[in-house]
Amino acid sequence: MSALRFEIQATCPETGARAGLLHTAHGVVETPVFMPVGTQGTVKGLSPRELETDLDARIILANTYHLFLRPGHERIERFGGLHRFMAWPRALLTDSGGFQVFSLDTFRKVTEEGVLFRSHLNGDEHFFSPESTVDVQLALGSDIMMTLDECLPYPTGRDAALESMNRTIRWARAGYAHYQRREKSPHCALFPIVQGSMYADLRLACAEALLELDAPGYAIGGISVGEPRDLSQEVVAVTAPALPADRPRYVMGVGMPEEIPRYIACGVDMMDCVLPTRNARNGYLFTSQGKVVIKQAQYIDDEGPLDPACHCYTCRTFSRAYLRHLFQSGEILFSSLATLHNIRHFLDLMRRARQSIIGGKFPEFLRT
RNA sequence: GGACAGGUGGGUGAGCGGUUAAAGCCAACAGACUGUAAAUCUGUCCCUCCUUGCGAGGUACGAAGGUUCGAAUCCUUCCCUGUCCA
Repeated sequence: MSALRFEIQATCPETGARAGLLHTAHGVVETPVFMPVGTQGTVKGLSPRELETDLDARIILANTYHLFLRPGHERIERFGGLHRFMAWPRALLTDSGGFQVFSLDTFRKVTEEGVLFRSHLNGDEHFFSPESTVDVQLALGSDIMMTLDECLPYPTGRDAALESMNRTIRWARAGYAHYQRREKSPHCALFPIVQGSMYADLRLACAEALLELDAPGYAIGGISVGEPRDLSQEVVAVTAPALPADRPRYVMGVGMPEEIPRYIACGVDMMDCVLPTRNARNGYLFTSQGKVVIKQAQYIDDEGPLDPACHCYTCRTFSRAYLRHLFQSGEILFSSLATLHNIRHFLDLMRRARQSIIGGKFPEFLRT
């Protein structure tokens, strides 16, 4: 039994797209949804107030590995959980640390039992097992937890991918069993993660094996690891239909605004990505007219708004010239205003996608 | 008037006879960024030319002379700046 309930409101008759409601212990999430990334218990540059009031974000991410290291999951638990600690009343999804197997590959060793991490902060060793990552996420009070997985780099040979995929399946089973032992009446959900590198048959085999867990939702991981963008979409297009149609499907780590509708068309309901937040801080802004690299000299006297079609505070209030000035000056306000806008751009994109599905116009939306 | 210290590319600042068109940093310009080791990282950054190459010329380390095969680096004079003393 899961605290998570997924309700499908509309499906696109031509594509796999669907619109739904994800009922969590911390509110309703309208899908398809883009989830801003708040690795260390904060979406960099934004306050929870902005996320809630200005942006109406319903769910954000946090990270097990990073919060385990600092400030520590037990400390957060003593505070009453991560929601209270970071003053975020809405839904939280926590990644398991599986991505750090990929991104911090020089600091870890993978074994059958789990991952031995050497802290990137101080060198201390910490062992992450399928069970311990569930425990940490329970301590954080996550609404949607992820099983520990091994996120492979690209390219990975087929044999290595098969071996790793089987380990990820064993970890998912172990994590799931532990979760069911610990949570008799859960307030949260645990999603397994499909791996298999870029091999369609491995992806399908992995999905099939994970189905027996009867999880309330499934994720597709191991993409956006350096492969060509077309390949990421092919892998998702093959994998998503193999996951239960009545459960939310989550593609981890995507994507550019032009890619997102294509994932939705595959029947994907949830996505997260660091692009809007990280690129914002680096002066790369997403607009209705394409990218605006605000640091470019061409904007030095530009009196116009960042994106005339956007209604965010940044676009309503400031000129491109001023935003460029803030970036050039290294002012902290820039990060804040830029992130506010970029997240708004992504969330608006999702809202339009959702409305088009509900209104039966998703195919047209997909073409624009 | 005297004594020291010093004048280097947009800025700062190394270099103190050849491997120096001249380190590093900053600024400027451009690029990257996809479950965040990221307010990070990479490249360009005197001028001209082309067959775009660890290419060819031309300028360049306050100024002018000089020593030397060779000078940002040594010598002379001058100009300028700073500190101190009268």
